[in-house]
Amino acid sequence: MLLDMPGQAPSHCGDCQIRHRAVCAKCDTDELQRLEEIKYYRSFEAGQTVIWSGDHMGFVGSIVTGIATLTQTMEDGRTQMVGLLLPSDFVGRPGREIAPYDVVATSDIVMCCFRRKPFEEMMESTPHIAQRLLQMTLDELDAAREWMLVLGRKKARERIASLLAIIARRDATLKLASLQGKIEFDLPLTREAMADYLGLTLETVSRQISALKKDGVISVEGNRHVTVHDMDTLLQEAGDDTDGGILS
Amino acid sequence: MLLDMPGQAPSHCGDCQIRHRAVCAKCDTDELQRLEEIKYYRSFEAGQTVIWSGDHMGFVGSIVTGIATLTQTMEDGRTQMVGLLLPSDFVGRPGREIAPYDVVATSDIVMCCFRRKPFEEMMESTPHIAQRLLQMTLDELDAAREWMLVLGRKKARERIASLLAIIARRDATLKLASLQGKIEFDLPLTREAMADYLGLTLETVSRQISALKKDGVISVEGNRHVTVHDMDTLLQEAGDDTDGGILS
DNA sequence: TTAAACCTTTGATCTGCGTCAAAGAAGACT
DNA sequence: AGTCTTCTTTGACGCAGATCAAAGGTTTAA
Repeated sequence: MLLDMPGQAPSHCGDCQIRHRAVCAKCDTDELQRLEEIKYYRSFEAGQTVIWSGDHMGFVGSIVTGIATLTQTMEDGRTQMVGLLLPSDFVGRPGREIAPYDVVATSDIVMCCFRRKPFEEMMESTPHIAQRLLQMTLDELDAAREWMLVLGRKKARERIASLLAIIARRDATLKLASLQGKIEFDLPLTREAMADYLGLTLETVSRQISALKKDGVISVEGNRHVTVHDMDTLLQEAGDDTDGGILS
Repeated sequence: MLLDMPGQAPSHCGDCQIRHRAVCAKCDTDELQRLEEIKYYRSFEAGQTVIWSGDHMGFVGSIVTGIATLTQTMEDGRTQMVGLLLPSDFVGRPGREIAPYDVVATSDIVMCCFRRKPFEEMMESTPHIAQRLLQMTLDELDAAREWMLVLGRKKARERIASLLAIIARRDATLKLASLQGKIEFDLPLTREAMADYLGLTLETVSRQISALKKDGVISVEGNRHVTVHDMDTLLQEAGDDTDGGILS
């Protein structure tokens, strides 16, 4: 999950606008020009698989609009989501030919892509890009490890609360809204996708959401729209200490 | 988990020998000299906490000998291991002041450290280091996501088999031994530590190891020494497709 | 060698979540 | 508006793994 770098001019990368702060927040004009030259756009419909695990990956890029997921599937069909990709998140690995996970579009999405080879060549000659990617990757690593605690030790109710807290925080960050008091947002995932993220079944997800509703922690209208009445209460339900470590 | 880079001279970093391939596999002599100048050694006894979560981290470094773990603990004491640190693995984050996890020495360990500031300055001026760290971090990210599948979807028996497979493979890699047929190794972890890694209780770990013994998949002498009779069988028990994706 | 501390195994019981099943709701299309 | 499809909720029941408890091994130190 990426945050804006405060103090950086936001309109670096041509018509992508701030979307590429992930890649080029520190680039100078020259480097940006070169990024412009090798980039192109691709769209995918909701439900489409962008990249199959094991495929050759010809590009890297970032999400411009929409939501995608990173998932792993076992032979017998058990599925675990290992990442949630939001606008501005980076997809793909410099130096890796083969995709390790499925990337699936959860909504309609637009991606801005760079062919892998030229991107890697550019990385060689532009230290800032490797440094920026390192910071992004460290953030992702923290998120993955945070999630290992959720999957390994938290109870169903705590897992739901953790997920809601993450989504709420992301929305709150983008809106620069207060973290205290009410927060509303639309769930970007179906119950089944939530279950795949949380290591639960969709029935358990549904039951726990109902329970949080009944206990007045949240309210839900029309399946997707959630209101968190009090963020602190939610974080307590998530079993997190104070800020939940969900920061960053 | 780091592998040797084939074709690289192994004795780059002075008296650390190959231990710093992690950091300097691509460094030229000049850069290595500078690494030598800012490095120092620290030892810790088994059971000691090297770094407390939330502490200010004055250094980065790598494990020279011994085993350490990266763990997260909830207020009520529930613990999840989020990483296993073996010799040559990197500890710490350039650009991060605060340690996000506890680092605990599982055995007596020796670390080779660099003060964070000079190391970061060196990263600025030495693109190869950032690129090398990026590759390492991507490997760690893959390992963490692999583990998310284990924690989210695998059954107790599969989890044990997955852990044994990882340890066996690491030993096999270091010994350049065949991956077919018998493999023997010593478990670097107590049952409790295994449980913390696997998101189980120590009783369940013990029971499942007994079951794998009874079913002839492994044999164990003296609590720690394990013999895997057939690696393919173990990988099947782990629920992994063919090679288990444990590669890398 | 004996004791003490620790780690591991095994048993009995309990429970949270998965599984199976069926009945609502909410969109999407005609 | 009405039908279809997809998503969600709720219920009943069973089981894998947690919890509680105690005994058996292994290691360390005296």
